Amino acid sequence: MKNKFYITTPIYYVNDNPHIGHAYTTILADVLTRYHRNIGDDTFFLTGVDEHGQKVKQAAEKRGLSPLEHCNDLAPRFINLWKKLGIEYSDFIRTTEARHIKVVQSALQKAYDKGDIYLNEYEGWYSVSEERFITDTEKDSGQFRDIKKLKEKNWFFKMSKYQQKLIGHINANPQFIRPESRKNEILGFLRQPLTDLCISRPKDRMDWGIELPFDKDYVTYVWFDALLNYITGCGYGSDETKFRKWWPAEIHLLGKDILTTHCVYWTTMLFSLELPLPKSIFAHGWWLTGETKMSKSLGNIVNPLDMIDQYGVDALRYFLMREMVLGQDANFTLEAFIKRFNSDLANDFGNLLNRVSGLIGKYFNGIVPEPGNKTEAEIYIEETAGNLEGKIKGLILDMRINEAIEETLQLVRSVNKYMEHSAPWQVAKSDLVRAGTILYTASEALRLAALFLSAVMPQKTSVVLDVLGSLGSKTSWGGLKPKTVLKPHEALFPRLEVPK
RNA sequence: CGCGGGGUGGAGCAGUCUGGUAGCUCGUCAGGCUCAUAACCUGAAGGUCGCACGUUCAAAUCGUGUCCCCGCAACCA
Repeated sequence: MKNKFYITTPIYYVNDNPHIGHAYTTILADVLTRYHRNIGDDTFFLTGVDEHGQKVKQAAEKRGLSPLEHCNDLAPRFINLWKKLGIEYSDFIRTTEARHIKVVQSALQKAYDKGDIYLNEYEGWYSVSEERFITDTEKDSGQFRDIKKLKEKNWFFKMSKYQQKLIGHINANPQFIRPESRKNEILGFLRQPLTDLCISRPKDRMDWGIELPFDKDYVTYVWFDALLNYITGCGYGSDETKFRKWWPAEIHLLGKDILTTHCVYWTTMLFSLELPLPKSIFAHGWWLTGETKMSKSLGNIVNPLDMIDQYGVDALRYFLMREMVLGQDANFTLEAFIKRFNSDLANDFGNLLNRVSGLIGKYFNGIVPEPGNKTEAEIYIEETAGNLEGKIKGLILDMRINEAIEETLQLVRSVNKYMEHSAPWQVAKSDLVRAGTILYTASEALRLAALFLSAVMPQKTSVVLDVLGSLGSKTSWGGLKPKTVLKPHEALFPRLEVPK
């Protein structure tokens, strides 16, 4: 029986073009999905876009488009980027789709019938220019002009009702919120009594949203709209068999900014709907440039599309996965990218392929030699490679992707060392059998390294595997067949010039 | 006392939960090799782990205090 693995990214807000942050989360989800598929799990990977709300409406108006026209223009930009990044999602959801609207309305009705939704008057500071209520903190910041006190009737969700239940769930499931520091943050947040959640907007003020099934003068606002995508996407309300198969998700991936939304709002909504909670919510950190966060307003966004065109998809995926310690913030600089590219991908990994294929070409006419008797050196390489699979599995399940990659690179480095010490280019002059053993061992280790990196760099690793005639081969030692004819190839990752 | 994260050789980080010779990558210096993408390999220099006190046979790791940096404070991944 296969394990199932359902992973989600947040749905991205379409008020602007996709940037490195969106790309990062989505690549991470893709890497995890590919990894699980590689080890034989049945996988479902959901991503998509969030298309309702004030900011989308405003962005559309600015361009002289209707909100839907604006969304129809933006959604493909995400889809195209994912294609370029080699993202293999299972489904891409848009919150304006009929299937989703149906789910949102039935969920709202269900919560309403249960008595979890009620009408109340809300009073707060309203920014006329922004056309929205602002928080006290925002008011105190003094960045908003044109503000006034405003009273408005709205619908509220009884989040407070589920507070204790949620605290109990978090305590009973240590893996529920990861990393642990985030769990502590949420538990800290839950020490205060929860207030109920405002989930509506009157249509006369904001009409770009899904109408409340029990009050046609209102649309639902954000929470019941966006978060429910996770169950719409896997069949809730449309395909019961599919839904039962996939829900609950193994992982909701998200950035640390929307931690509370997912850990508190979403979970209490699920309680109200009487659905199981996701197995795990994982919040990662942010990409920083220098000291500051990469953000639209600062204009220091790295455009992932430019990176792909210049350096290749796999290099970008590699850098993002290798450089960030999951859960913490990381720095994105071109300098670090180039260093990483040259030292890991060009000098260690790509160069090893050249060494091996060059030598086999020269001394064995490009045909993989039969390995002979093993010495201690071969046994060491074989053991290192053999232990790697289990080690990587532990690290990936623990969301330590960067360490899993580093372990694999350590194998690559040890093979380079092995080559240096056993010098097959000299041995070949007197002992072809011995040289063959060395080259077989090195190629086989390289094949395994490529397999272990394939979730991160699907394109380049399949080039390596193809050269070795080993596409689709297994992760056990000996998968490389002697007598295989190596295919010619280019340099895998040509070194980059360091900009002065 | 709002909440959280961080301060480890020149740079970037791991290690801190489960005390016991301080580890990785990059950079620097010297040497080797020459199959390879001026790549690779070997060796070296460089850290009193922010600071102070405490617990202990033993502290980067535990406790207390203190200084500094950075986020968050209800929809930027």
